[in-house]
Amino acid sequence: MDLPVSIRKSVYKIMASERYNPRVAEPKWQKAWDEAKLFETQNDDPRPKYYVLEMFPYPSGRIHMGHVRNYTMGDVIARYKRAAGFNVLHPMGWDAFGMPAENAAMQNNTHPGKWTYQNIDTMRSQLKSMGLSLDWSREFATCDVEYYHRQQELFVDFLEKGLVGRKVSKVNWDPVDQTVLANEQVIDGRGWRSGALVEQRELAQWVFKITDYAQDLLDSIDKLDDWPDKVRLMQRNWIGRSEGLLLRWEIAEPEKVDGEKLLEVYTTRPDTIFGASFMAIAADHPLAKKLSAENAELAAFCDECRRMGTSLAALETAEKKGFDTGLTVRHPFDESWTLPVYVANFVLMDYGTGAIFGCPSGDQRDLDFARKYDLPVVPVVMPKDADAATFEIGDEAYVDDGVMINSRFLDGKTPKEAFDEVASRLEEIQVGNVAQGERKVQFRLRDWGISRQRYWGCPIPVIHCDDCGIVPVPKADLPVKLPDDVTFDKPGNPLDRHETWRHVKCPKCGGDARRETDTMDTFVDSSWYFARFTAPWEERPTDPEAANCWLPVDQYIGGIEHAILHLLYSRFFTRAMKETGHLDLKEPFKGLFTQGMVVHETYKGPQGWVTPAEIRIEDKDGKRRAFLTEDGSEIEIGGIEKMSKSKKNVVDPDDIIASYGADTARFFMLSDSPPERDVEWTEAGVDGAHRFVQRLWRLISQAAENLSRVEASAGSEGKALEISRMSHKTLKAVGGDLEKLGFNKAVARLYELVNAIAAPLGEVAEGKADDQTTAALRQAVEFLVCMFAPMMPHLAEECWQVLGNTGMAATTDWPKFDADLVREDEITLPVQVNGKKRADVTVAAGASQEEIVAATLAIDMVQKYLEGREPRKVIVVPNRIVNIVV
RNA sequence: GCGGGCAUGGCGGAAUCGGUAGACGCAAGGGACUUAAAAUCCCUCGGCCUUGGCCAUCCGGGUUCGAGUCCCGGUGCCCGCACCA
Repeated sequence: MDLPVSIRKSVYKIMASERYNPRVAEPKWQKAWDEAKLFETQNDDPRPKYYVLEMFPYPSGRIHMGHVRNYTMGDVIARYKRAAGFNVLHPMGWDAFGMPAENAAMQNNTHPGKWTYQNIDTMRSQLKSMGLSLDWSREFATCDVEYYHRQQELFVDFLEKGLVGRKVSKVNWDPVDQTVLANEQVIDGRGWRSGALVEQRELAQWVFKITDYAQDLLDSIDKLDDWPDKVRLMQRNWIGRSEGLLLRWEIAEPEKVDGEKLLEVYTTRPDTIFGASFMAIAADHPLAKKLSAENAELAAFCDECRRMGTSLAALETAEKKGFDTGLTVRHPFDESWTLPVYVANFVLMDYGTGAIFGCPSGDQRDLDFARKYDLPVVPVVMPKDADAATFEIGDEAYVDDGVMINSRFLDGKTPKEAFDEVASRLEEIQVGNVAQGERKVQFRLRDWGISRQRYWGCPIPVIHCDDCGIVPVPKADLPVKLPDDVTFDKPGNPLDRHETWRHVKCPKCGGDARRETDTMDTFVDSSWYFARFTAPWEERPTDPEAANCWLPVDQYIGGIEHAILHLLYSRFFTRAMKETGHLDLKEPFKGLFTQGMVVHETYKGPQGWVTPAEIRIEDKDGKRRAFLTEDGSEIEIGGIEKMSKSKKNVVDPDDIIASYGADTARFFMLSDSPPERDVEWTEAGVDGAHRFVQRLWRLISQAAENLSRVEASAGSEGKALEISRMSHKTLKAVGGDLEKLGFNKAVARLYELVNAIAAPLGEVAEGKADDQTTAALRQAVEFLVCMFAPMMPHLAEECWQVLGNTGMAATTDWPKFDADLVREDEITLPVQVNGKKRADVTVAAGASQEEIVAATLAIDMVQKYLEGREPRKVIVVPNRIVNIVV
């Protein structure tokens, strides 16, 4: 039999009698839910709404354990919220455009669409086997014409509102693949696929004007209370706001640069203006280009700088280099003071103005540069308690707060005061027809370039006409469909070489025109899918009423890798869709949760990495060793790493579901590790989860026979009361844990409840229990099933049925705990003497301070530690502790 | 370089507001049942002395009646951004 080890094991397990058999039960219940349309959500349902969403998958081929973890968490929340009385929207779709489909098309000579939809079919059935409570009636793929049609409408609306622009910008161009590469795809200056030397090309790109919203996107982060602080911080830093001054320096020799009179720089430290000793401009700065025309040496230097720009890694160690252009500028506060202008390799053209003034004493880069080219280093800020006469700058620039020195009218001020003083004065000075200084807020955030020279993406619905310029495709002519008859035998964009597709008539003048052949970045597709789910049938991007009702997404769950781009783009899109009337809110995701990765041990044999299925682990007296199952040879156990094909440390969810069932896989994903941290997948762990599944089944199915329905009468006591207290307390705690996504804690409480009721259940079976106890146990068992139902829904149905209930666990309300039973009437407090625990004291719940003190002092152990002395102080913290100080 | 996070038994982790450190699980060891195995059940399980203590939450200080939790200083790991003016 050629089955994986795990399956062979399970066959044996499942044949054992009286065991819960997920292979029969799981498909049965999945079918039952499906036929009852339990999870198809209606928009007109009057109950309060709850929208839970997991980041939709890219249809790469098969689901992996990361998906299992992500979708399990979302499903627990969806099922819990449904039980708690909410109208829950829990949809699923496919982020289906993208490069892998084109790569597959090239390799296998298939159409990207065919490959993609096949993958979707496979993955859909895999997800269905997990028993997720998804509304499949709202499913769509972003490559569906119905979806990208609406996306094109959005684009046209954005264009009309001025939210889309054209921008000529430098891109990484791979001359072999004939495509633009993202920075991440350039490795050591070469294309990641072709290996060709990447060129910098100026290309007209479509951009979304996300920078228009920079301030708003930044401000609103403060209100995203249910987002992880980490993500909020990352977004703040990415937007990167800084306050500074545009400073216009007068060029002393305008004749050298075609009469150009001013050099504009951006600075956040105008206070250090008297420490300035040089100007530095980027190699691509207009002045550098003008000067290069006359100076071959300078031109060569600029070329070198540009080449450097491509390899990001080189920047880390790159030396600060400059080239003196011979040009000089005048100091704004001193006509006679001129400063040299350098081209420098560390100045970026696309931040600020592409030019800086260097103040070596206050900036480490500037200091390095000044030392190298022997430029003056004048300290202008010193620590508050330093002596101005002796304060000097060595190898390190002084960047902290302090007091101004060597700065004429600024001396003695703080840098903050000096900033304002310089800004105010320069705003008053006119050079030509502009002020010499202008306060300006600068953002690090760039506009979002969305043009991709690819086939498998949403076509940009625009036509280029020689006479009319850029003409949007009229909405009546949408969608611009991707042509199916394309070839992938040559590099480059198949849309460019298609015989007919790109040739169209101009919608305005009717003359010959060209279709835009760029397609949209796939991040566009995922920037509004959450809104589309609220009314995917609508023949416009959204039904605003439905969108406004369902949004924001109450709980969004996904990987931290999307902390910046996807989430920021979605926040921008929501604003842009508000601007164009498609919905009416700014923030799409109320709650965000970023789950950890699934990691696994690695195994390395003489022939390289080995999969977990090929080995067997021996654990003797705490010493773990791994052996190949094939020939028994010992192999090395490597580190614990993220599951990846390259390290072969992957476990296929299909195998696990086939051998243990979906409930076991789901439960293991929720146990032990907190959801935000990485979880290590181990066979021992899965076995443990599976044992609990079987234990629950045994406990409940056997107990069901004995737990006749007995009405609990009031005033139960003894064991019955104890059991009731335990089950109600657990109910309260688990509800609280699930609200906070504390799945691992909820799981621990379920174990505690099971441990607590196991023995009494045994007594019922032996006929030893009274009616009160039987009733309490019956309730405890039903609570238990309700509590694990969101986690292990199939097992819950099976148990619910065996307990003799009609209806399904999936439609049963979350039980309500009895506040009286949760409240203690006696409490046991730890007693400390001088901060060390020495005894316990049990008092009535309502006991006064005095009563507690009296009861505590009456304890023998306490008296022993007092040794006859009077306590100096007795601290009673209600419901917490008693501490006696002697 | 800048910014942020984390550190608790053999392991994953609990400990809600500064109040009994180690819940719960895994692994391990011992036992019961069994012809045997699996499954199941019971016991032990931070360290050191022994029936009650002492030491223990990365290291060193501090605040406090009381610190895993707060403050200062250090060490180690992880993450994000990175020549951002």
